[in-house]
Amino acid sequence: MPYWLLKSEPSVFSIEHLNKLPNQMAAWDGVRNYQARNTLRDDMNLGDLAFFYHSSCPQPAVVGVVRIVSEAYPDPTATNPKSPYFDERCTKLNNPWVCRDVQLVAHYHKPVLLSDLRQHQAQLDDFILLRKGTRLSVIPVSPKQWATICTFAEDHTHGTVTK
DNA sequence: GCCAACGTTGGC
DNA sequence: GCCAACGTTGGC
Repeated sequence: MPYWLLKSEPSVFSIEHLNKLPNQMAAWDGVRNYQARNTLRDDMNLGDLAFFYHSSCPQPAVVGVVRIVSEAYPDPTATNPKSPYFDERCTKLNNPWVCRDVQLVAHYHKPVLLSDLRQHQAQLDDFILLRKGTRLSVIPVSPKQWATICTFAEDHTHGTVTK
């Protein structure tokens, strides 16, 4: 079972936002990078788990876990002129961007900070998130990396992570 | 706010 | 197909 990491700027969409939505579900939309799009569309499977990561903020961190609860479908924000993610080159019949629905699974009481991850970099093999200059917003996580990061989050979790 | 790193664009 | 210019990401 593959695992993933999804980046979001908390000023735009945070795990607290997700927590307040009905069923704690939301569309993971606005992905506008082809490599991230391909991962989202082609590599993920329904039911996969992903870390929710806060980027571009005072304390970049893994803040929880979500489950992928839909197949990929055309990202409606790409064809919505009112959306900040509107892409004027797209039409509804020719929309290259996709999103998937996600559901909150665990909201860490204490986030696993990027600085914590760097301190344990040796245990995390070649974690893409920690590579210099990585800008990917949808990142694969190996089972070993997943398990390691989960141990950092233990004792700080509300909710249950089920596999 | 700075700046390194990267992805995308577009002229040739 | 090359590559310079530009825009964006994201940590600090």
